[in-house]
Amino acid sequence: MSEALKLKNQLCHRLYKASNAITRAYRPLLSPLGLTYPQYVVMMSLWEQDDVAVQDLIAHTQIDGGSLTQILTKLQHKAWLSLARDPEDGRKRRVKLTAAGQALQLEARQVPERMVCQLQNLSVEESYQLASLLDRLTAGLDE
Amino acid sequence: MSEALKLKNQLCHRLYKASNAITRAYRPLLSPLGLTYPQYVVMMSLWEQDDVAVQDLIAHTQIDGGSLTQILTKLQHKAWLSLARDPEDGRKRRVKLTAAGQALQLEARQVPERMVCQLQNLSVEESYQLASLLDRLTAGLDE
DNA sequence: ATAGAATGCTTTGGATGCAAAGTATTCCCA
DNA sequence: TGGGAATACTTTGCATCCAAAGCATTCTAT
Repeated sequence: MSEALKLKNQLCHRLYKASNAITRAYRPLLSPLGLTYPQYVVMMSLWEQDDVAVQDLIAHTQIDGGSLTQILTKLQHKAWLSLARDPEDGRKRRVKLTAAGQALQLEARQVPERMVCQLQNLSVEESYQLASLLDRLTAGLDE
Repeated sequence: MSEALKLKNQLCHRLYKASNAITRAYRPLLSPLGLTYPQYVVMMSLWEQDDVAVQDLIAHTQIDGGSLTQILTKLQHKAWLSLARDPEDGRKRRVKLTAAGQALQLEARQVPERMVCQLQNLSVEESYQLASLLDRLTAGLDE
């Protein structure tokens, strides 16, 4: 097996491990808020833009529809958002934060700061590099 | 919210998406072999070194024990490996490839080549960079 | 020798990821 | 205008990931 093949293989595995490590690192920060990482991603998206259709959340978070439905159901049970049929188009459901859901943002504002502390192995410059490389990798795979 | 915080946030999300994209990209290549990506990782590890204890596989693949047990059970059901109590230490289980499990390596040899084709957005140099950045990221998180 | 600690796995339960099938609405065109 | 696409989700089933609890088996200190 050539060096290139070995390298790429290791790249996949590293990516796999790094992603799991990130999710794991978020857990202790989010658990006190009652959120998982994917749920946090959805809440962040809604804090940025509220009252959207499910498809907008799919586009913004890149979480697939099936998973999103279940995540939304859970967040609804926790009373952080409401789901309602869109009056203009019955196929759509509009997702809207409750007052509690909006208030949660204040509690969550320390989360990014704490994550940054754990990422200090990388400089800002390197973070940009990494983000750029990941974007190109993902773009190549999504074709 | 500062730029740095936004950046780091996006980094996490990018990593999450990239990792999912990789797993997704492997699926059509591995599915004909009857393997999932984590199962493929385990088999690769065994093709490199066979007849090892579960803990050796954990160390080499970085897959946690609970998940590994289930993956090994499935691979055993498919008759690609056998699990047996270690005669020297009854707590350990030794994992050994069957003839079919060894033969599977031949069928799998095209998988890395095909994956490389899909990763051509990155040069070899950039792949090294990415691997290095991911290593440091993961190392920082595992502390 | 022997109870208690340590080790090595396995099991369990909750939360995704993803593909594929299913349902409800709306669109569109003959 | 009626019915087959298309759209927007939801449901289902399988495979993890992960923390935490469980079980044997071996080690260790007294």
